[in-house]
Amino acid sequence: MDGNQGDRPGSPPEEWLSTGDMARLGETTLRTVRFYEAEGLISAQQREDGSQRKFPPDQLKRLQIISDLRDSGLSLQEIKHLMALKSGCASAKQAASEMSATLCARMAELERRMETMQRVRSELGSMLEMLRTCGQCSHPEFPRHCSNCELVDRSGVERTTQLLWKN
Amino acid sequence: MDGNQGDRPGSPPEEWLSTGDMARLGETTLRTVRFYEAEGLISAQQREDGSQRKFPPDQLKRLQIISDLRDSGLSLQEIKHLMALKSGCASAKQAASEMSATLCARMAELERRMETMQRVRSELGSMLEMLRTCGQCSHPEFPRHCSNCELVDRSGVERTTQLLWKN
DNA sequence: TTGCTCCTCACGTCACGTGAGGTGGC
DNA sequence: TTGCTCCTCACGTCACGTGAGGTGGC
Repeated sequence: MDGNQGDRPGSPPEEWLSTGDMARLGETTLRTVRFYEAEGLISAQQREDGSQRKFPPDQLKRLQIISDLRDSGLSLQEIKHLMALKSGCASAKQAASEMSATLCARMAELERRMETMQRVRSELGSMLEMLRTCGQCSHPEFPRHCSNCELVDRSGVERTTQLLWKN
Repeated sequence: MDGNQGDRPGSPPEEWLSTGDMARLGETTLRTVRFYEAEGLISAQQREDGSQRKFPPDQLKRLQIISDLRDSGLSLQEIKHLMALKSGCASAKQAASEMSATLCARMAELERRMETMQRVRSELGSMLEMLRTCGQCSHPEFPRHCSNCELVDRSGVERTTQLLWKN
């Protein structure tokens, strides 16, 4: 974290980030940092074979954005494509139109995924609620009785709970 | 879709679903249906080698829930574990406590992912907004001028836009 | 010398995708 | 015969995970 604090006082701070710095600050792994660099998604300083990677500080932000886009469901191919899109276009008009089209499609997928996740979250939420009642239960015929338990009424029970508990 | 409509009138409808039915209705692929069956996540009727799979209708719901949980970031291992958890417990108390603990952890991860996705969605949203202005642009020095374009002011531009457009 | 952090192969893993080649009923 | 849907291998892919074995400065 403070690997850069050992600089001689007064000297300009060495801003380069090591692979480990990138991994820690970017909340990812060493492997991923090296993999992204090999794939050209982030770039380090020129170096000889086997020597350590040194990343300019702006590459950390890059890494974080790429991580966020990955978490949002974009593949590395799509991310590469988006990052290269503008420079492959002849005019702002064309670039803006291609970029918009791609982003709209991704947005639509992203929203579908978010709706699914909201549904799952809500279902897991009410399942957790129900489990507080089940935690008090001492019915002797434990697993068998659950499927027709009247305390936790079947009518209000969602699909996920049905699958993971009430069968 | 209506593969079951050819039944002799009056006979009880054949409710079995084919692999193709499962894939279509579950909005997934033939490969995934077969893969999940092989993994024991869904189950088909007994059959001889090479004959067609026939799924009871309740397995479709199962397939859909598994898909949703996958989309929400759970691995097949975790899903299997959750589905088997209750039957491996001796009491409702124990089962409820173990299930709650697992679900809470998954919920926390799910919410972190959703927050990331919300941020990305909002950033892509304002980028799309900005691109409507860029679509009108006919500046001669197209890609080079973008980085210090005053119409689309740099101050209000988020990280993703910075990465994909303003550099 | 020990500990820490970095390095490069290189094989492993997870959740399927993708042909190739074959079957069965209208 | 053609078309459609199903089947089983079996190799491919994507995005890393996971050792094994080695280096360099405090």
